[in-house]
Amino acid sequence: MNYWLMKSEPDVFGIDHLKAMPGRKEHWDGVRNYQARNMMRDQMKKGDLVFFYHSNCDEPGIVGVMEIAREGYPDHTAFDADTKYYDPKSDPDNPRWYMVDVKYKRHLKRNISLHELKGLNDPRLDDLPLLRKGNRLSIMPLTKVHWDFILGLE
DNA sequence: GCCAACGTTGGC
DNA sequence: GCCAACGTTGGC
Repeated sequence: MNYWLMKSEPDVFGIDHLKAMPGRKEHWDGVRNYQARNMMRDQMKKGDLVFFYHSNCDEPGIVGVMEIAREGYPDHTAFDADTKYYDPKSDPDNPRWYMVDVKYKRHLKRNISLHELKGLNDPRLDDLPLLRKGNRLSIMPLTKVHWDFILGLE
């Protein structure tokens, strides 16, 4: 069992969008970063738990929990010239980009904001990539310590 | 293989 | 809207 955090802009695709999808599931497409790609392709396993993080909004922070519903498979939006995620360098016979499917589990009882997490200055969060200056990874691994600590704030 | 230029992310 | 941080691209 692994733990993850995945960022999305609520104006584009927020946790309420996920909850409203058929089966409460959706594919996590459009990731165009190699580190994030590698995690989705190689490390995420069905049943892994994921924090849904809202970025680029009034109150950036963790808003809910989802789980991995399908392990890594090629991101077909890279092959479609009509989408903004089109990448002509991704060959269907040798896909460059991958995605996973996620399934909504629940909202947190309250949002746990980035501001709050930073303000705690808790050593258990020192190695949480989210809190490190300049970190822009949209998908990151969490330890069980991170996971349990953050859920304990709820 | 270096590195300058450029594009993107995302908090503020 | 600004800008720091970082990733990618491409000339050399």
